[in-house]
Amino acid sequence: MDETATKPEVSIKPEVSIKEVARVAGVSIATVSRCLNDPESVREPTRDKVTKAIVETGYSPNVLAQSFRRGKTNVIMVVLPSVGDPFFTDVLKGIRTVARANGYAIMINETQFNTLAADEIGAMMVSRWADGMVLLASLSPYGTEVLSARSHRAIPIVVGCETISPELARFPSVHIDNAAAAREATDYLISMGHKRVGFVSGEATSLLTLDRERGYRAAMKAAKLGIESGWVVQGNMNIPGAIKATRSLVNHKRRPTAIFCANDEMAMGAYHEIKSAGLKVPEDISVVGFDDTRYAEVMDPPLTTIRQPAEEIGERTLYRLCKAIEGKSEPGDTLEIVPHQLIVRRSVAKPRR
Amino acid sequence: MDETATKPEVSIKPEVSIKEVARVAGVSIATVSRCLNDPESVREPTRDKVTKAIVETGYSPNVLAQSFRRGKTNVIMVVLPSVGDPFFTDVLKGIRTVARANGYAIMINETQFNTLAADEIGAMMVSRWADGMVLLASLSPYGTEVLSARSHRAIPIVVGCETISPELARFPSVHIDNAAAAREATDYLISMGHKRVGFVSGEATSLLTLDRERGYRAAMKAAKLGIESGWVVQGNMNIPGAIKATRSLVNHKRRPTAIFCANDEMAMGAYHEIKSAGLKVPEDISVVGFDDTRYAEVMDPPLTTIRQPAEEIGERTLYRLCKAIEGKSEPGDTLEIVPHQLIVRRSVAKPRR
DNA sequence: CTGAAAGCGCTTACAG
DNA sequence: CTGAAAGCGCTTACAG
Repeated sequence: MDETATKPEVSIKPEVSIKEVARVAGVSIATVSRCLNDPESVREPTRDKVTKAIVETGYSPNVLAQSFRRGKTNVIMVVLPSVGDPFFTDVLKGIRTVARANGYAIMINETQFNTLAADEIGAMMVSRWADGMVLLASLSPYGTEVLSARSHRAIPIVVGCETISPELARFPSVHIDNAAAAREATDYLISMGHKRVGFVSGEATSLLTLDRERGYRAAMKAAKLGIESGWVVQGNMNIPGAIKATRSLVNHKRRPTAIFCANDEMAMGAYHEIKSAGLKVPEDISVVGFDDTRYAEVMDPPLTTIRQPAEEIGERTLYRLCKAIEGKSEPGDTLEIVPHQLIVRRSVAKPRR
Repeated sequence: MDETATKPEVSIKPEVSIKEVARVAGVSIATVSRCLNDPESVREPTRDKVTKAIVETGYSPNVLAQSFRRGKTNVIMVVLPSVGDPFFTDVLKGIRTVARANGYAIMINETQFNTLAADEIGAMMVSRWADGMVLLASLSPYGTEVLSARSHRAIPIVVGCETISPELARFPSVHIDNAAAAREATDYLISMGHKRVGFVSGEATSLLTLDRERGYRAAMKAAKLGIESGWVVQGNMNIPGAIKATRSLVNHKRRPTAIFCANDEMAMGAYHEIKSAGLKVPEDISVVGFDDTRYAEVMDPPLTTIRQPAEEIGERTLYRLCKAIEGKSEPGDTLEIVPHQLIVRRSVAKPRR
């Protein structure tokens, strides 16, 4: 980096374009462009002149002009409910790996269950800001409409994690079988002797949550166990929401002996509220979570939960998106179900009698 | 939305540009452009024709062309160590609020303490992908070099949270006084009677961590307390790192009665390891964290920690960046220190004697 | 109030 | 192997 020695601070050139490089090198702008994009096609001596001129001028291409000209941004937009969710952190890791390998930058967009954000996302899809989109969140009806109606403008989209709504069914998607996983978790609770199982769920706007609830209900039904009114509590999908929901469960006249939470984050809230009520996990109330985030293992007691292969979901999602962007996606296999797994730790015990 | 009734699915127009709209409306492209950007300057009947044509054609502007032409992307890049960190989730919230209010979209980029990523970031700064950048992470030496050397190309940058390295001192920055906060936390521990205080720190690449360590050492020194070799443990700034670091503290021949963790996430790891060793928080070992993330309150016991005004940091950072982008930043006040606060919960007790 | 035209910085056939 | 030229889709003085 010996060009640093030339005190580059001094020259506050507002702009150095390909033209300037061409001038300095004594070649045409086409040649400069070729040196950058297809060096092999330029003779060595010419290339050397250009390289030198690039260094001398401190040129770097205007990415905006390139994207515009090429009609490609090499940016992939990822839409998710919340970047703070540790589960999505892992999904993002997988996404990032494949993105980087394929030369894409990642643009992250949170919906935060917010309609305004959904509108922006709709606008983005229609614009050419990104080459493709990974959809990890439920869309508002508006977003869904945009996706369906203006499909002729929209960039390729792959859906991840989230169960798909009928309108979006034609988009490829990668997720676990949420209903089956929830059923498995509930079955486990039942197999441990629980007959009163509560379900702490998130916003009903999320199909994924609905699927989990469906699995829970199916398990209860199959075991011929009734679900009392008030055992299924819908809260905000965060800690305060879970605390509130758990409180109503703890105070229920027929208190559940076990609580199945729609995700690990809510399980953290549930733990807190159970303990605050002077009860113990799992002795008084067993808890099962969903996601197996990095916190599950250090919770006290360690949380029994459903593991989603988060990183793999991210990788698969992005892999398929890349294919779609390259126009190489094979039609047909739109839906890809990845395996989940019940991770048994120490948050479930047999109920006291 | 009655245009939905016209079955837009049918027409798979690959591209509809401003030209097409102009043709349909029977006006020039300049007029179409004006209708979009400065409607007042167009006569009502003309505007109506254009509006109708836009609806009819399903036109939406090519954002890439606009950005290129205007030399402005309305995108702000946020660089942070990890989106998964709950502290940054809150900072991002503040950033997002101000960004939205000012018409900017947010592009998030994780460094993950990774040099490759830092290179990409350097490239981004030099490109015109974003109008400005918020830097919430320590830069690699390379990144720092890029920032310093090619400053004449670089977009406006504001640093947040992170203490600034000498090379970056000319950039505006917003953060708490990390050393003072760490000293306050340690002083609190000392005031509770602790004489053996350990420090679980993160990677030494982070100036911020170093500042916190400095505050801890200053407090110990002021209280005339020695720091045994092995009481300051440097781990990875995550849960496994904290577990490992805490283990060595728990097994230390002169075991600390209190542990100060460089952030709340590490405190979670510390809790886990302390409990795994059959010890209790705070009876056997007191713990103090840093950040006051949303988990601090639901930890068992609730964590005593330093609160950073995360959202405010995000807001202030972005506010100043917007000013800088608009060319309105007043020089001079580059450094902005925001207040921190010690939040006393129940993870600290007097040491057993 | 509206249009014709220049130009933003690139890339890429098309000639030579 | 290299250059002149067209053109990507916009915006914006400049005329009229």
